[in-house]
Amino acid sequence: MTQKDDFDLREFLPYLLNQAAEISSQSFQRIYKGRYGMLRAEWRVLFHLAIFERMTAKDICEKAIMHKTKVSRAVQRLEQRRYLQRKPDEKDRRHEWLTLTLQGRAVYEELRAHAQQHDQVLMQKLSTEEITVLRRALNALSQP
Amino acid sequence: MTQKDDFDLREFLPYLLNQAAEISSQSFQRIYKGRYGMLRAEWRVLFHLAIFERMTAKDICEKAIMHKTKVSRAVQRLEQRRYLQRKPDEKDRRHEWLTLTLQGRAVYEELRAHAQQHDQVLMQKLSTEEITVLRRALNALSQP
DNA sequence: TGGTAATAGTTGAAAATGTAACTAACAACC
DNA sequence: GGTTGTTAGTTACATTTTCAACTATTACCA
Repeated sequence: MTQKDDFDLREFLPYLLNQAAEISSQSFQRIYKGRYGMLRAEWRVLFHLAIFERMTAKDICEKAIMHKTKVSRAVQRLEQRRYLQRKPDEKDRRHEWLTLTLQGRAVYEELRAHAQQHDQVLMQKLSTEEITVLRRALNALSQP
Repeated sequence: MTQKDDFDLREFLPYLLNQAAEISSQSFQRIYKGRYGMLRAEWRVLFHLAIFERMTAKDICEKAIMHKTKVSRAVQRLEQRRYLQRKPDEKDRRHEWLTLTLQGRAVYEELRAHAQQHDQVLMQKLSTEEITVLRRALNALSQP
């Protein structure tokens, strides 16, 4: 198994990004999945609602760049667990406002603590300068 | 929809990485999926075989950090399309050596051209320095 | 006003993925 | 040499994801 072609996968950004994303979220996944039985889409919705307080599913789709069916099902499951509440907009009943319940917020606080701790561990693999540049670069690449 | 919490998702590396990975692979996905009907796991296996010429499924699992069932199914589909051939190891018939067919290599060459072109576009969003640091950082984060 | 188009969100079927159990071949140890 | 343990790879089943079609509500406009 010796390298033949001169094309190097480790220079191809989508590959590299995906690899890094997958590996660096594994240990966080063990928390939200193993401990809270949540899916990736679910913690994302939970975090968005915690941070922005009050959003429609559409808002979440746009902010988190998630497909509406994914958001819809994540919201359903979070509602079943009583982590969030829906309230239809009075003016336009196509919209539903979503907010976290106290219980949802409590779970968020716990997950956030884990997230921050997890981030600390990841950052130990990098220098301060690398972290700054990495964040800037990733934000740039996240613009479609 | 105003921000309340002081925790910033855009600083949480797993989130950022995933966002960047997803967005920056979209246009490449349109090629391999839309034009060749391939899945992510499949182009990865194809590329590994093109680059390393001759591997077992196990080798691919390790190099690409993919689960064996994912590799197994990707190999099946690539074989059905006659992009690769299997040949059992004479000495140890548990191993199967995988190599690309001419057709498989031709598809690789086309996809590689797209990949490189796609990478160029992505890199235009970044400075030379950012690219260097980004690659280094992503490689560091990809070590489990 | 009525009819068509657009929007928010849901649902069902098909495709893909993950998990665990499985087969087949070899290794190691007594 | 036979029993037990490992390893490479596949398969079956449950869970997720995707895609397209659907409902319900509002907007637009003649």
